[in-house]
Amino acid sequence: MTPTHDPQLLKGVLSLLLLRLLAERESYGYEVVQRLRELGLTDISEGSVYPALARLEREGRVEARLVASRSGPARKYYRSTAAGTQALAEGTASWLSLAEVVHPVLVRRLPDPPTSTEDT
Amino acid sequence: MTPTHDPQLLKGVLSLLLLRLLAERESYGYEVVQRLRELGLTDISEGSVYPALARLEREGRVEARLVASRSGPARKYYRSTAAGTQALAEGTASWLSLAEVVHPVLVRRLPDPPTSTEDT
DNA sequence: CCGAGTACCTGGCATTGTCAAGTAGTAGGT
DNA sequence: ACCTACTACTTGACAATGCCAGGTACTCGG
Repeated sequence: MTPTHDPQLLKGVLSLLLLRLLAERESYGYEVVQRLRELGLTDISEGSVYPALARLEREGRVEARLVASRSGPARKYYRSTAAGTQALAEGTASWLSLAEVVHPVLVRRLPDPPTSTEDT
Repeated sequence: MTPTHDPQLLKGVLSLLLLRLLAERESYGYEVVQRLRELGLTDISEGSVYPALARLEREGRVEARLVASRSGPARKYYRSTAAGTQALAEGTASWLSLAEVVHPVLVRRLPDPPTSTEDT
C-alpha cells in the first residue's frame, strides 16, 4: 500500500521522472502512465501526465511525433532533446541535493518528548 | 553551491520539515528559518515559512504561544501537537516511499543514447 | 449498436512556494 | 531626536503544477 500519497510531494518530481523515462527510451503518454504505475506510482493520473508532457514539449525538452496504431488512435511518441537531457541532469542534481538534506532530518531519532508522568 | 534550487521540489516537503523541527523542539518562525538555513536550505524565504506555520496551526498540527523578547518584538513559539506528530509520521512515510521510487530511477545508468556519428 | 480498452486533450480547482511590501520592537551611533 | 540595522511577524498578488471530471475518437468483440 502506498502510504497516503500526498500530491504536493510529487510537484516538480513528475516532470523529472518523465524526462528520465523519455531519455531512457521514446514513449507515448498512455505508455508513460503505465511505466510510472509499474514503478510504484499507482496514483498518477492521466490528467497530470498529459499536461506535463505538453509542457515539456513547449519548453523544448522533448519532441514528439505521431505514429498510427492498429489497436486504437494514433500515439504521440515523445523523446528527449539535448535541452531535455541537460534539464534532466540539473533536475536530478536538485533532487539529490534536496534529498540529502531532507532525508537525514526525517530519519534521525526524535529526542524523548516530555512525558507528563515523569519529571527530572 | 546549491544546484539551482527548484521551488516546486519543496512543495509539501517544507511543512514536513517544519513539523519535524517543531517536534524536535519548540521554536519560533524566525528561528525556524535559521535552523532550515543551517540544514543547507539557504534559499528558503520567510515568506514561505510564516504562511506554512500559520497553515499548520490552523490545521491543528502545531500550537503557538507568544513570548516577549528583549532583543526585538515578541516571538511566537510553535510546538507540535499529537495530531502534528501523527501527520509527521504519515508524511515521513509518504516521503520515504516516494524517494524509494524516485531515487533508483534517477540514478540508474542511462542506456547509450544514439550517437549521430555512429550507426548500426 | 454498444461496451470496453486504447489514446489523447482540456477547463476549472486547490495547494503552496516566492516576491515584495508593510508593521514594530530594540539597540547603537550621530 | 533621528537614522540604521537587526529582530520578528504578517499579508497580498502571483505562478507553477497536480488532480478531477469530462470530452473526443479509434478498434474490436458481442
